[in-house]
Amino acid sequence: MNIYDISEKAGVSIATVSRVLNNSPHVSAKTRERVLAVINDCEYVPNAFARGLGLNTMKTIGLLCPDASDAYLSHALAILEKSFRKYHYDCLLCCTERTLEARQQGIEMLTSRHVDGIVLMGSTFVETREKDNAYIRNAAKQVPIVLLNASYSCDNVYCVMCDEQRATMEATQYLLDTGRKNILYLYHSKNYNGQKKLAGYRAALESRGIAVNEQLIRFFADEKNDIPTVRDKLLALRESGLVFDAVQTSEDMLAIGAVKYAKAAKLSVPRALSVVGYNNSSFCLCSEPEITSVDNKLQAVSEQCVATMMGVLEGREMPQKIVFTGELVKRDSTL
Amino acid sequence: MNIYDISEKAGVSIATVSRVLNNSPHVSAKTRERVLAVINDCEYVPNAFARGLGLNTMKTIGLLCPDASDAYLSHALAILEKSFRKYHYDCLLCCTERTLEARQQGIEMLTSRHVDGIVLMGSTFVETREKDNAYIRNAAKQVPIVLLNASYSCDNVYCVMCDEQRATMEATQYLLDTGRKNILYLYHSKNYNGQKKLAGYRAALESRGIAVNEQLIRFFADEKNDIPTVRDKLLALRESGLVFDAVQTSEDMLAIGAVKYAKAAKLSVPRALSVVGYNNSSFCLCSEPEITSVDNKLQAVSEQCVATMMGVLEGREMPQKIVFTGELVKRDSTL
DNA sequence: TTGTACGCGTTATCAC
DNA sequence: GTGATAACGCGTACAA
Repeated sequence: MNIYDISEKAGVSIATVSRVLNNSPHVSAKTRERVLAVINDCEYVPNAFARGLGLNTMKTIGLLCPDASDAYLSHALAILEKSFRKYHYDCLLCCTERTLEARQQGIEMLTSRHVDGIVLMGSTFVETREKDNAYIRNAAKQVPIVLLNASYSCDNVYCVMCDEQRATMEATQYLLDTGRKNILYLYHSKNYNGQKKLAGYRAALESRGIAVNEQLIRFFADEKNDIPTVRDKLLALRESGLVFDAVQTSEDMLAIGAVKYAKAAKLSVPRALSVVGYNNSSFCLCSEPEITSVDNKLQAVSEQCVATMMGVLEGREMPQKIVFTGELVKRDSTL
Repeated sequence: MNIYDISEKAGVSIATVSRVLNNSPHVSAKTRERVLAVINDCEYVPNAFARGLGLNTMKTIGLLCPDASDAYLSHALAILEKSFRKYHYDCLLCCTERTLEARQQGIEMLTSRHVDGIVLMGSTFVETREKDNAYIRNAAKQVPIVLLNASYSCDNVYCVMCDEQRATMEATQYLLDTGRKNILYLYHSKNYNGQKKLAGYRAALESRGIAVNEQLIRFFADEKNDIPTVRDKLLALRESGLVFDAVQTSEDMLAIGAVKYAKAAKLSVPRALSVVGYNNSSFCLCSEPEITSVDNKLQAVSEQCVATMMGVLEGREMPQKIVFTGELVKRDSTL
């Protein structure tokens, strides 16, 4: 069943059917009614591929997501998809591996399918070495790119983010201001945001006139989802003589590990050990005690990503960088 | 840059270019090389819409997901996407609201875009009233449909699931066999799987010759993500005089609420109260104590969904129902 | 082995 | 207000 069949049944040309389909005003009410009747009768739906071929768009947004099962990213995913749908755009999902090559492939897949725009979810896409970001610049020549919670300056690339440095700094300051002297900082990523957060930690110490003890900064790479390992590593650090009365992390799951460590070491939280996480995820509420964490305004950031993308697609002038401010949500793991 | 440009530059016809593009054996090595050189040189990528129009497929699978931010579903989403990609199929994501109308719309969107198949994620899509499932039957007339962890008998509909009744039954039996007398059963959904799980609970009691106390079966509808409410409702139940020494739930988050209740009521877990969840999610590991939960084999189920879909698309005969067996993962919230 | 010509189902641009 | 017709870019019988 195609547009010719409909035109025949309705006794009009395909041009008229097309006009009715696209709400053109240049159709008499009578004709429109007749055509619509046939369309409904035949349950006719225009072929999306043919339409795409002609218009060179299928109203699709490509979502590049490092890991759809991650709590933070899956939350963003849900918000993005829902928001794009409001604008009648559908989402093509592509979960890339962490390697540069895989991302490149993901982007190529999306552009080869002629998506109207691409959202890069999270900061893992922005590499420290500028040459490794060539793939973003190349893709931006074809379609607008929006970075969710990452920063990269380039034509046709738009960034919507949370000021993670400031948010982390305020969290560290809070720990200091509640009397903590030795704050162990655990981070899981050395990418852009990872560095920003760490910079926030350092800035907080500096702001209070405290020298940074590099021994208190620890990189826990692959343990993000391995609570027992985090716990054991912390126990080992303690065994080795490292003294700390607070653990601040770049990710909630690491904070969970810190709480488990406290239990294993028979340390009371928050009396003997303060714990602060990052992302303000549900995990914080599952823990006992509930964990203080940084809310990085995922909802607002995600929705703004969609608004920015739509603005760009509609040809409006859009800011290339929008920064939200995080907020420390205080719970029972801190004084 | 289209196939004509390439054919011209290579000094061949478009048919030959097309053959090279599609790895047809009927091309001389010399010609192929020359054409490939031009293709690489021009960074030519065939137009996906035109290809779709001609072949009537863009190798796309529609994923209907009630909530991409849900821990269980987002995990399934990640596995599905990754597995489909292995077969060179891309995924169009559609997160439907819970209403029947929204689902209908979601399916219509996917079919109108001519996806090659649709995966319905979770059991919320199968309604108790047969007439409400007409939308599934109608969709199945157009494309194969695979149900992830749900059951529905219909032509062109394939189900891959976990035997949730049996898994729940075994969990309940375990509680009984460790000496629990009054098991409070908390469930959050009355859909197909919700009923199956409840049936498992009842079957377990029966198997041990114990009468079901209906007072111990409670429907906690919208509290799935509201831990404090679950806690408070349990406190109220206790206040009202209801006696129970175990809480079994249809969802891990409800179990988290039960643990929080125990703390508020100063009940030791598992000594005074056993707690069992369902889904074996990360939340179980975040809790203190860690929660015993039912592993419903999400990985295996998801991967089989993809295998089944691929089999159907390749024209192979596929079983319409595949059932995995769940497993109780014992942790510190039970004796 | 290679080339020609048509079909796929739209939308858009003209005429009338 | 309506209709004929040309793109859009590819795959593929069929012919050579």
